[in-house]
Amino acid sequence: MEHQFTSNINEILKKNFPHNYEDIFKDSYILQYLNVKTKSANSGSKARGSFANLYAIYVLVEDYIKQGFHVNDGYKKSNGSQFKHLFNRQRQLPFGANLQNHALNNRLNSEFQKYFPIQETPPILRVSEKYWINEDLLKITFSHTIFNIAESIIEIIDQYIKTKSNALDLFISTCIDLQGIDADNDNAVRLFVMSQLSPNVDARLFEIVSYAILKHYYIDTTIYWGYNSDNLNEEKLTLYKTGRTNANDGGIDFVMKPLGRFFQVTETLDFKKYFLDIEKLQKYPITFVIKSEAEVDKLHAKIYDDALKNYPVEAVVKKYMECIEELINIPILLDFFNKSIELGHIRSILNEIILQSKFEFNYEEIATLKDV
DNA sequence: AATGTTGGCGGGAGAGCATT
DNA sequence: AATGCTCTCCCGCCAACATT
Repeated sequence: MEHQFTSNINEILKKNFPHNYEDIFKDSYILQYLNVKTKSANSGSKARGSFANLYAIYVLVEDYIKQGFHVNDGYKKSNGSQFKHLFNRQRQLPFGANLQNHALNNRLNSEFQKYFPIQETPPILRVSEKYWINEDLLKITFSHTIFNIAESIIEIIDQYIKTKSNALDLFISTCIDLQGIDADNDNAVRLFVMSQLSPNVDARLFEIVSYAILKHYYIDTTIYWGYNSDNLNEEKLTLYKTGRTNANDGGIDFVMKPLGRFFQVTETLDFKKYFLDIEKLQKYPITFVIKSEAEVDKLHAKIYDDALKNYPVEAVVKKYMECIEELINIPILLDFFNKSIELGHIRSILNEIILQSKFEFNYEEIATLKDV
């Protein structure tokens, strides 16, 4: 099996075993397994990373190297590694904070067995609380020489972690680069922000960029309100982001003061989840920001048809549609963005994107873990 | 549209240990 | 002796995404 990350694996092997790297790969079940498990390197940022099983190998091999067994004999007679230590270590690794015990206890071994039924000894050996990596899998004998691939394994998984982090890192570092460029080069900023407004962009990034644009679009509108007509308050329309995208399941994404409008960013047109109990309640009107380039009329029609399917009663469908205060698609966002640029907001929009991204993705944390 | 894969949650069971 | 706590191990369920 060949995929995008395979070339990274080959390069690392070539560097460590310049003359035999092809044969070593062919003879090593672990390397072939790593190749299979790193397939998601070229998928989108939401794709599962398979970190659990990779990290089970990682923490065991890391401990193996730490004890010097990649250059010394005696591993099989050693004490191996302590469960607790391995478990905690995998949780320290990037993306590993919530990993369970599955991989160490059972899932890696059973999956390995599935891929390589001929290999009768599993990769992880254990005797109550003590764990060993199957050392035979780390030593590849070729033309009377033993090659230990322990360090290569660590390098490959490290490289994989970097690749998986890159999508976000790249986004944030591009933002910061743009922050530093000359004021007369606003066009680069404009192009970058526009490139984030497309249907295949990560949903969280789309939400952040949408927020930055809408916030700066509305800020120039002033509202006059009061309890009697002689005494009016003057207030600018302000958009608030109500929390982290990820921690906001089912919640409302943005709220506008003082009008109290609710905004919900969504990729799909399946709004059922927002209107489930529409028959019982008069729902609060919501403005939908939709990650789609389809025309607003078409989006409306689609929602109407879906509503008809779910609620054959016309009065209910009508109520359903009344809940939709406004639909904002990608072309509208682009239009708002261009108007904000004319009013000189482009730099504040970029700064807002950086601020929200750092918050959303725990950027400082990612940066420190990257070098582990 | 149906099926497969992966990660995360939670619970049960049993062992070992400490406390009452 | 009874009770409770923590750790280890295993299992099933489910949501989210990928693959077919």
